[in-house]
Amino acid sequence: MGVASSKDGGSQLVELLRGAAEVLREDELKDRLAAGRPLVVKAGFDPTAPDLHLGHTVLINKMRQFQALGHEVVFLIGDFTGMIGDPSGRNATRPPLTPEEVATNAATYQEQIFRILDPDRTRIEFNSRWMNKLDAAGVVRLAGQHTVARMLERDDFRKRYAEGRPIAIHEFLYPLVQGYDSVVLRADVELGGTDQKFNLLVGRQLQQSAGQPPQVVLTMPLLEGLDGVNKMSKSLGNYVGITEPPAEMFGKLMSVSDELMWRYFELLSARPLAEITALRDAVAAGRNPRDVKFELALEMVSRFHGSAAAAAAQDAFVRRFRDGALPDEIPECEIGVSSGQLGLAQLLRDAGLASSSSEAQRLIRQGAVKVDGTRVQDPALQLAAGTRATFQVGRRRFARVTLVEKK
RNA sequence: GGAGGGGUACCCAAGCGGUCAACGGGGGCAGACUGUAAAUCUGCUGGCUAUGCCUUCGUAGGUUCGAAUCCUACCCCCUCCA
Repeated sequence: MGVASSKDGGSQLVELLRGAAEVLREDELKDRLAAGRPLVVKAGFDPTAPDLHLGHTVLINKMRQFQALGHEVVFLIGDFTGMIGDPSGRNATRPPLTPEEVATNAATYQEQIFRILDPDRTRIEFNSRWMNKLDAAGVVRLAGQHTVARMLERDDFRKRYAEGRPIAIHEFLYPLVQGYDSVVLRADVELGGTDQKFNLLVGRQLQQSAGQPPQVVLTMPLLEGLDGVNKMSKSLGNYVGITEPPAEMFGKLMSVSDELMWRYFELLSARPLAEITALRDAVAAGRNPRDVKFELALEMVSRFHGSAAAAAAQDAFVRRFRDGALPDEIPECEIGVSSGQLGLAQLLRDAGLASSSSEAQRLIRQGAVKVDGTRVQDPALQLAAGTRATFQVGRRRFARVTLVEKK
């Protein structure tokens, strides 16, 4: 394939640096690009989290960018390192995965990353392939390439050490193994999140010891989650999964704050920076930020579901939230009534619109409940068996319920 | 092994015999407004067969008319010393 076309090293560089948190070292990257050969670009992924969200795609987008420029992208699944668990930032050790779990996760990974990456130009590797061949002597040799002092330069290790909290010896091996991966792959560039910086730098050092030119380290910032404060993560629930249905994805993206929207544009959008600047200027000049957010949501949903699905999602969003229309699909259910009638609060609970009848009562009092479009604020309201109506709680929860007499 | 500190609702964190279903903050939900599920403001934030009843403050007992608050035992966490 060869390096793509008309792009010389210089203009590639501008594209590749976009959104990057740090490049070490920029001049080395420039030199390698100038050499004109396809570079080996490596990024490692933990096999424990196969459910990718937009936060992960920041890195994958960058991989695709390299790919588009004709470089060889290695998607490295750290199935061996997974046994150790990356100590970066964490203090809890992860449970080791079984080979079956790793295989399942890897398959899911592939299915998901190829929504972004070109499968024909992506090399998938597992570091167990070479790590399992490394014997004890090899490990000792590897460990000999690094010093405790340098390990302790790493922020989280240093802190833990200073505070007297335990650091298991095998945690020191994690960066070493990751670095060794770079040696085996003869990586030209390694991509990672900013939290990976130390690990990536170890790769440089090990490569040098092995007589290779050290890889260029390019870190990408961690994407903030929907709350705009914490990093995007599944456990915090502030994420947008890339396999989520279009409507869900669209709605979640529309819920980010006006400010955060720009961050998402920068790190997630494929639009050229100049275009994003133009959008920003337009908003400053009075354009409705909502409409610009639409653009963002459209682009993301299109990427994972196609433009038709994206347009449909936008359409549904507009109807439902701007025009206040009922959603297209309202879940139906029947609820059995034994004494001829049922309290509204109990009904809302049984229909799944409220987590408890007490909660339902509060919602009723707050004016959040509508029955067939009419607001109801009487918490003691009783509904007779045979009633069939559409119930709405807040703006987003709906159910069409039929009350059935049950004997 | 020794000394001390602590375990309170989704999270953080007050309370230290009654006025405690438990201050405050975060988060969440709702309402108003709007330009969107943005921002801002306001309210709510144990459960139920519901104008009352039931359960909750690490666990199990005890004292008391009455305990998250006092006593006893146990479990767990943290800090300092060895």
